[in-house]
Amino acid sequence: MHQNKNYLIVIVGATAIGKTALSIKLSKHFNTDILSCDSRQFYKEMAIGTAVPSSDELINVTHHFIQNRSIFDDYNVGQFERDAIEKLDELFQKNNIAIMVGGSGLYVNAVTKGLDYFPTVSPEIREKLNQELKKNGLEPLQEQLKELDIESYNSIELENPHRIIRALEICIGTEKPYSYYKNKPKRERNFTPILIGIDAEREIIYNRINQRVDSMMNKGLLEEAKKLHQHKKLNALQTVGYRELFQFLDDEITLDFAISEIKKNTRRFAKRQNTWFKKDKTLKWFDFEEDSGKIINYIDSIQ
RNA sequence: GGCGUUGUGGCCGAGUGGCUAGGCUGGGCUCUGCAAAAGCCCCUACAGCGGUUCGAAUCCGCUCGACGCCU
Repeated sequence: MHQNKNYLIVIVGATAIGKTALSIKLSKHFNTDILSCDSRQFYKEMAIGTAVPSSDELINVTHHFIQNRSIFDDYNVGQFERDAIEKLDELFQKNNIAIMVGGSGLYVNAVTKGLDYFPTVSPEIREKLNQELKKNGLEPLQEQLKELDIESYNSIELENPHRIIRALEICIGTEKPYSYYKNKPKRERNFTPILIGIDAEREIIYNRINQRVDSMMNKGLLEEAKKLHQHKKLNALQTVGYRELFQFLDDEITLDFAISEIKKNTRRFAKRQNTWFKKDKTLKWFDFEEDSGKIINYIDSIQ
């Protein structure tokens, strides 16, 4: 082991695959903290529906970025990148190894690879663009992007309003094209990521998801959703498990249907997660039932 | 046994002589500050066999299956 080198073990995989349990084993073995990299586990109001580690697990191992935010806060990948890097700098003072676990691909990349720097722009710009979208549809926005940033116009998926609006808000807010900021050299990381993916056959993942949704309901997900119902417009609550229950609470669908929709949408989410992680060729995959000893051996072997 | 109704892709479901309805499930994919979000692509079926026709999922006949009623 090189004494002067830091390593970040990153555990990724589809939801409900068993990342939490593995990360706790690893954290005990390497005697280090865990950073969560899950874009919904930040929110303290959403404990049941995001399958946050149990209180036992949280007592045993120090976790960061779990339930440290409120759904009323504005939070995003950029801020997470800064917070996570800051935390890692602190952790690497004492230990040359840290663990990050999570299923949010973009957030993982932000920490391991870094995002380009974009100036913050006023949220009103986005609001305005969203209103325009609602009123006149996507086409005028596409045209506007063509004017302001032809490079992005040619590379962004033009049917995707989120992407168009993000590019536009940067163009408008900074008076420079969105593409101007992209693909700049990024700040060097002072650690080496070790990426570990956990996978299982589709059917096994799906069964685990179905079971976990049932167990969330038993733990009181509906009550949690009821408390949050009045805030359903908040971004943090645009989340599988809550949305569907809000629809039930609004009398749009039955509870049974809501539950089956939660399962379905979680399955689709899991599929997308795997699509994302499969792209990373530096990632080493392990079966979800693999003995953690083997994974530890793998980690030791590349340090 | 007779009579009637019916048979559309994994499921639901429209169509009715000639431009691959649509939805759901499922699968593949995209991804730089809303990411558990947002978006894109794919799965071309008409029970079987024969006939009519330039052309049939659509009309006719038979066979098979389903359902219903009657005896």
